[in-house]
Amino acid sequence: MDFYKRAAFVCTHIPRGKVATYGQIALLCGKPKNARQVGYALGTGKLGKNVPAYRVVNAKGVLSGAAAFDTYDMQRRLLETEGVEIVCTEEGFKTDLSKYGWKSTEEDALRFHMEFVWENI
DNA sequence: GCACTGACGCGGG
DNA sequence: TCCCGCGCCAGTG
Repeated sequence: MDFYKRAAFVCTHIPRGKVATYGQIALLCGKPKNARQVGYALGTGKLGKNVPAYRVVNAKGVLSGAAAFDTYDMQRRLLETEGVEIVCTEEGFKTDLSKYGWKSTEEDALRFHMEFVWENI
């Protein structure tokens, strides 16, 4: 499925110091309903190793905490290194999407689509 | 081919 | 505003 290729492509283009949501990635891939597949792909590592999966959180801004990383706090440290503030809650580590959320637009989606097609000529 | 599962999201109560 | 329930769809057994 090229959906996964697109997901990988989008993830690698998440701006430094920002985080994106699963639904957002799915939307940028042209499949708004496939948020779960994004999480699945990231978890199983089907997107490749160089994909910054730690920049992807759920709609609430909470780090899923799934075992896609060597250690649990590794994801937190990586984000803090990029300047993303992490809050400790009962649900787990949380980010402020209003501050660090990646604001993508339809224009961005179109640009990503074009770049993706260009890469796969 | 069927049924269950999951790093999710949204709408109704 | 918070919580619960349903919808979604590719992978896997």
